[in-house]
Amino acid sequence: MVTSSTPRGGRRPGATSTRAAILAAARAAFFERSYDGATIRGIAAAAAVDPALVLHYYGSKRGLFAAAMDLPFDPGDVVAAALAAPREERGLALARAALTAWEAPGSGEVLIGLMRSAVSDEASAARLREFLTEAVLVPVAASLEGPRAMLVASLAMSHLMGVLFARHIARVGPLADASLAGLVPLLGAALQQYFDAAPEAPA
Amino acid sequence: MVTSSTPRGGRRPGATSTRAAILAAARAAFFERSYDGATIRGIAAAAAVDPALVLHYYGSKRGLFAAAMDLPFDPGDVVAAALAAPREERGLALARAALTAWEAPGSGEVLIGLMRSAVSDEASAARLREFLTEAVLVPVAASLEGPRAMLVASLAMSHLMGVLFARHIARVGPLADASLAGLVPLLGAALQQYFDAAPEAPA
DNA sequence: GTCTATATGATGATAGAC
DNA sequence: GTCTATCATCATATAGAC
Repeated sequence: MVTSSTPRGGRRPGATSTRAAILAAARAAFFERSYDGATIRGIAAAAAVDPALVLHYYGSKRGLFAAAMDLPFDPGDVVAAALAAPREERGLALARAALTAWEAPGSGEVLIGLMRSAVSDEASAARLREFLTEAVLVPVAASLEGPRAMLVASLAMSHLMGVLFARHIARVGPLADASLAGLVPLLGAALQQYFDAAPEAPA
Repeated sequence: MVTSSTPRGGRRPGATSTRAAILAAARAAFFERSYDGATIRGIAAAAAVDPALVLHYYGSKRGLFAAAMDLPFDPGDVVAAALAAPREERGLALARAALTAWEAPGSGEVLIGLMRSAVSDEASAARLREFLTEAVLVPVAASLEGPRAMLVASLAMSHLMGVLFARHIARVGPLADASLAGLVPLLGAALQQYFDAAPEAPA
């Protein structure tokens, strides 16, 4: 999941920059137009290369999508770091970590592209589901206890998704304009309440 | 916004049932495939009519979408009813009202279809934005006070959107399977906290 | 009111020259 | 590695016969 950015080993000919340009253009396209809306021709034009070259490199549109949606960071690390905070600060820590991670250039685009594409493309939805479950839901639920742990963790995660959707996709005024500093405390308090709703898991 | 279901005045020939069948098929298609994914041909097939007939009635795909996305209830009423509850129960009331409204057959499809389509279609996004702002954001914010009222209301609304997205679009396991009875109290508490974060507006 | 036929244009993908 | 040319498919929309 952390393959793309820096090439490690293998050849490094002049053409590598072309590959990277295509990937960057693809990420941008999937981010703002979702899987169906983005076109190979459009991506090629943005990268200033021939459309056939895109398929030559990535085989198919699906292959390109998979490569472009490779996260430049490990979301498991982000969540784990947030959950390492003292119990009463975890909501705040998770809110800050999540908002910061997807606001960062190069990672937010991927998450939003994934979310956008999940709406109209079942394969993307499956990938998003898997990502959310493994990287967020399971770790968060594991830090809680009781029969409601999974449900509580899901609700907390759904709130994060809602903010992401309202802020970056629907672009509802107040949320789209809000600063991170204004958002984090309020969102953190809401998440914290969910964590408090289930007893803590034993160490 | 409450036009569709029952015809009022005008003619009522045999063909009305065809119109209704097309509209129902369109609603279903936009609901599960979003604006771009749904096709006139597919809708026509589902309604067992000719594709040309669909355009004959609704002029264009956009026109059909607008007609299909006409909400069968007034969302303003739903929100207003929930906000009429005693201050300390408003979160619960809003959670129950929102979940019940979009879980009902014939209305949830519309909201989800709108949300799905907003992702890839800017016109739909604008419509969703307008709907959310006028029907939810403004009334909720009006019941609060202070400079943060709008932001707090937005966050509460974003949570509702997140649950909608996670439950019905991404279909993340625990949320998709949860019962209304299990969901409402937890979600209600989260919303209530937002309401408590801003002082109440004077009567 | 309903359908056939078709205009027009976009897409993903392939084969193969250079 | 890069590009031209093209195929097959699908879309919305229109004109007009019945």
